[in-house]
Amino acid sequence: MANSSIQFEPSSFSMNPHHRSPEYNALLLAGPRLGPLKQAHARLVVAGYASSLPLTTKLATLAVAAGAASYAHLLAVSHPAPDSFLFCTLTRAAAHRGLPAAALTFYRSLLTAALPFSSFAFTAVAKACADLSALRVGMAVHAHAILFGFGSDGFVQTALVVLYSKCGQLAVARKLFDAIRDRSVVAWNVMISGYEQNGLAERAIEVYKEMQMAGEAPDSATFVATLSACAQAGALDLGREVERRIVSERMDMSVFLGAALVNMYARCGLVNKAREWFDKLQERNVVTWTSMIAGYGMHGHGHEAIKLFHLMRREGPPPNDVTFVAVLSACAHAGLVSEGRDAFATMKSVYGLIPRAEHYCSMVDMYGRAGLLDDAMQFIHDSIPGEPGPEVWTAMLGACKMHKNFNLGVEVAERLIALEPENPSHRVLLSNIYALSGKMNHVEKVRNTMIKRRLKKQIGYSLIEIGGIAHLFRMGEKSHPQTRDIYQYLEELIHRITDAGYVPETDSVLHELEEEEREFALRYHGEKLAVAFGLMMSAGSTAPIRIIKNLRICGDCHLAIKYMSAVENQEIIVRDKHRFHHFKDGKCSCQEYW
DNA sequence: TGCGGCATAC
Repeated sequence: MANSSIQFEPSSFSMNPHHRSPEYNALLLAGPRLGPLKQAHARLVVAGYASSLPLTTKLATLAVAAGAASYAHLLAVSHPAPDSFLFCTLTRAAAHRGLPAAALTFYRSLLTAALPFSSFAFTAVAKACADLSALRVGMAVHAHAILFGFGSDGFVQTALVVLYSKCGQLAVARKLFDAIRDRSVVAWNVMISGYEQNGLAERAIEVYKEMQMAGEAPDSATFVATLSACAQAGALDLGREVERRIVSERMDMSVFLGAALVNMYARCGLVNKAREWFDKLQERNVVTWTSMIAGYGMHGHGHEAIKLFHLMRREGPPPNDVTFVAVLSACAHAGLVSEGRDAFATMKSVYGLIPRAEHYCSMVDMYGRAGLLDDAMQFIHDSIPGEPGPEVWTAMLGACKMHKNFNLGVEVAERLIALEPENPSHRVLLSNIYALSGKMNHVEKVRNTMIKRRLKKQIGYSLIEIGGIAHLFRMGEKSHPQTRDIYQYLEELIHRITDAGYVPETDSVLHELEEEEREFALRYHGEKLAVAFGLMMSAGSTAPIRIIKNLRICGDCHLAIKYMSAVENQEIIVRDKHRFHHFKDGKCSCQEYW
């Protein structure tokens, strides 16, 4: 924020005349480039400055910045009297440069030389461990930090919150966060983003709200992390509120903030708002473009995605591997087979990118959804090097189910189960396929195996946000305070859609595996309850009803919601695990292509 | 010389 008081610029006084020596200037001139640095090094040796500590420190730091960590290490350990500052600086430079293993090496040198520590060493080495997701080493570093008296240093504590978050230890991260006495805005930000990055968007949002309650002023990184959490949770109301603050506080629209806004709107279902922001942004990088393309893809707007991709190729930054995941997935969800095939070829021939599992997966999915099961199998055999991973077979299995190819489906499912025996979703799909082909004795067998092996399928839920509050509905949910009204509303709604021609798609009920779920059947699936609640609460309003579902929407709910959108004359938008469904006038934007 | 931020398959 603008500070109205007059202050001296500290930088104009920080020039140390000592650093103006010709040797030091030669190092600065060489910069982080290995060749020139080696020449400057040679001159230092000739001029007799080889044992000057400040010059060695600068030289070695620049070598790390040039990526030559082992050269820097050699310089440091061959110095007759290296000091703590030298190793701390190198640890930090290596961590900063994305050389975490080298950072650990410098940190060990500091330990073995029995030199004093500074908090800088701990923040740097904690970051290195975080980047490596090296929990055990990180815990040792944490112990050292406490031992050497830096346990309550705010910078060190914050770096440790990052470490535990990156290692997935959110409970530990939170405990450390709570223990920080004067939490800086950075501490709040890392806690928000720690939850968000670990898929705990609701917790991230809670921390953001706590931060507001604590009267802490957010900065642009706070908003970036919070918008990501909103995108993940589908929390549109909060996302809009954050947007309002960003605009009203005239916050600098960094490339991060811009991409976060585009992403939030796309993933909350407002793909046009996402595009408005995309067009408005001054600065767009590969992530901004990729977010927008992915946004079109998940809404089934394959042609828009391809159009934007072509525009990107003409006037945007070069697409990277993630861009191609978004492009291929967009093609798969819109049935654009030849466009997808072209993009896949371009990726390799023009951009020299090596396809990963995600790309193969999208290609198989694309052929498979389009009903080209033979092409999908051929692609698996001809284009994928080595053994295809389980993700590829999962895509293939989905296609078999979609196009009711039972023989191939059973074959693929058995292959998958052999590959990942503990993954319940493969068995759920296999039982779906048996159910669809009417082999109820086989369904029963799969179900019994799952019970015996204690494999539980993921519990589905649907969320709806009303007035900024998320209401969660599982199948047969009865804990909501308005349960009676909701069920009554749903009963009436089902009567009305039945009059309009709705016939329950009972295929979808056959794979319900848990006992307690069976008694409720399709009628009370979470998404139906959530839609009923949404319709009930929005009587008279024309704003679309927005539902977020954690799994894929089932066939019967898909059908029922189409009818609901017609009889209630209301747009209903459902985000499921894979994409958006916009229901309007009895039709869905996915055109049964999901 | 220190802690933090955006996009990805089923």
